[in-house]
Amino acid sequence: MFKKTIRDLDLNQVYGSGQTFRWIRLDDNTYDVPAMGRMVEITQKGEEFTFSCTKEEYNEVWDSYLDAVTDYGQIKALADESDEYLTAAIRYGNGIRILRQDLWEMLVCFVISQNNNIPRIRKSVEALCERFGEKKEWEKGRYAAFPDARTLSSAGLKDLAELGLGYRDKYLASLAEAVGSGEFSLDDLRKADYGTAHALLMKQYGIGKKVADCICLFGLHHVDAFPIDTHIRQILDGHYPDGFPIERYRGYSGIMQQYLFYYDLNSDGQSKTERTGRTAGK
DNA sequence: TGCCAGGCTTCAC
DNA sequence: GTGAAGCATGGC
Repeated sequence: MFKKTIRDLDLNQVYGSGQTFRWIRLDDNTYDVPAMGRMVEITQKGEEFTFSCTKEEYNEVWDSYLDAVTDYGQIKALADESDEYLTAAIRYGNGIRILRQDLWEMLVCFVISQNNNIPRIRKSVEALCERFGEKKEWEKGRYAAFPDARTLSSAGLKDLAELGLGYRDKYLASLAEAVGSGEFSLDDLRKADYGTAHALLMKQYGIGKKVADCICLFGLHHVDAFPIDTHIRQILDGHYPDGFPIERYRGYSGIMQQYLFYYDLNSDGQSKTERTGRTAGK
């Protein structure tokens, strides 16, 4: 058991922000968090967090995973005060952080995420882990780790198709083959800058501009990546007709994007009714 | 029941 | 190069 004070972190908001799909919500304040080949229970009371692990494990794994060292208060303070929509979004999701998650896991999750909804993405990822992931033990019993590329590669399209991923199964099979064989090097991807990494990702079958940006943002922590999905598209159309001022936020625009995304996805009051009246569409 | 989802590839032009 | 069509499936 280890206690830690962390500012600008709200577990519920991170859980609901569409960047992680494997957290297990136990109640309003507690989650089981599987990541980096481990599992930990985290409980929140205000800015006080209790981790069901040792101080050593926290420092080794979870401090980095939660990006706890970054001062998000400082980043939020850089928002243009005259931008009412952005400042409202930041107030609404003020406990969002960009997790530093495993690259391979983010590749798989965001390939699955395309033209999909978050509850179903969670189910698909869970099914993938249960079917192919290594079974491990922790203090509460058994859990399934995230399956590696070679395992999914040797499973092949036929077995992946049984998971009900829809047409995305062939993208995942192709990706697993490329990574598992070494043809697509994750180490090269890690060493690349944002632009190079994005271009490398776009070469993969089933990875387009948006998914590549999500992988850059959530898997490589290139916080300059600004994924534009259906929600962000609607926000841009309704509130930023001349485009979001990405240049103003050069170097951390992806963090601003995440506040916008969470606000649109979860606030069903003001933000949605304030829109231009157009209904959701493609 | 029908619309929609953290979109992509393919094809017509 | 651009835009529409087609794609699998389940949440709501």
